[in-house]
Amino acid sequence: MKLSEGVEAAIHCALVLVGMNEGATMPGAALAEQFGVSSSYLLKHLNALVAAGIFESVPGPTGGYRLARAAEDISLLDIVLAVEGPQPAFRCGEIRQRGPAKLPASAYAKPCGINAAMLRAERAYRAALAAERLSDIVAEFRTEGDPRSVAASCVFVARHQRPQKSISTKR
Amino acid sequence: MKLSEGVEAAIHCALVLVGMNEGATMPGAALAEQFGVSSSYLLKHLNALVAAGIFESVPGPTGGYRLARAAEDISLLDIVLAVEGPQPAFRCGEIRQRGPAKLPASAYAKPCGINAAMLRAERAYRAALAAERLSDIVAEFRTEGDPRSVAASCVFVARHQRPQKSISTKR
DNA sequence: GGATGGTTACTCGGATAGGAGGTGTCCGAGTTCTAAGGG
DNA sequence: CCCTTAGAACTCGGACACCTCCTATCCGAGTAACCATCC
Repeated sequence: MKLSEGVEAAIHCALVLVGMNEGATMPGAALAEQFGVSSSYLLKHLNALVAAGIFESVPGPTGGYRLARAAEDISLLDIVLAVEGPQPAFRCGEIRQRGPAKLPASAYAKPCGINAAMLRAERAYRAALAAERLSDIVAEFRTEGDPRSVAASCVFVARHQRPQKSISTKR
Repeated sequence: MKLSEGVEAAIHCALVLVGMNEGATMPGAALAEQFGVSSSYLLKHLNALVAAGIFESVPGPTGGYRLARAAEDISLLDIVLAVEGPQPAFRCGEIRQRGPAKLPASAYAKPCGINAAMLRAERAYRAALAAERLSDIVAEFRTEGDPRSVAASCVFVARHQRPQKSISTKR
């Protein structure tokens, strides 16, 4: 069980975007430099967030990325599912009916108990992720985070954000 | 986010072993054939369970595998951690301090808020997995599972289990 | 007939190739700003 | 002086290699049962 590293980068980027002004955008290259990753690689994950309806992308010299909706309405679950895909971590391969002792298909009508148990646990995981909202994490960072780190983040946002004059919802 | 397929096989094997008599063992080859997987491959995962103290292995012609402790004391979490490793799914790479805007190390003394949030969710996941005990899953299978499937499992166990310190019944 | 030593066959265990998915990088399509040229 | 238009620069987007980890497999070490032999 391992989450891809892109999840971490995606969450960090989302938190940066939360701190921007309304309608402003930030280029992916600025985010990539801030976190020391390749811009082309980061774009790959940011595109997944755009496809999921969490981010919006604006092309052109003044373009970039921004949140598609309020930070209160974005949870860590949304980001994780956008990057990792909606499939559950546990996929039942139905190995119970792969052996030589074949039974009629009707004997396997009920779902596998193992699969049910694993999905129960995974539902708890997703519920916990859904409870972690971006707005809460940002608020916690601003109040309990190191003041120097908070100040540095504000400086970075103010330096690289680009106020958008005409809002285009085209993607 | 994807769990390895070995987890599914390991859980199935564990449930089979629950149905055996006290002290009896079952060869890995029988389990592999039952689930249609390569025995050499299955052994790899079973060894992980042995190393974790969940299974016990007995060498020799009458050897095989058996549970190391009562089914009530084995949870799905134990099996998942044994196969997948104890590391959490989310590993914080500390990309917050990888950018060009370096701050003194003291600014990063407090743990990353993102990491804390992800680990909170993962603790919920593990707690849910720990609540799923083998004994409960077996009981649910026996009462709510398809009768034909339950009977087939009992036949399989009776056919392949080998009582310890006794003459093996010739088949 | 009983004990004993050697043989056999079966088991687990670790070391070894193959393949899928994630990681990292490149170049191209599209859009907006800029600036020069003409009316 | 103002409008038009061509150019250029910056942005995102998709397509292409590389690398790590999981999957799958082989052969060797060890052990208990079996059997022939000896007492």
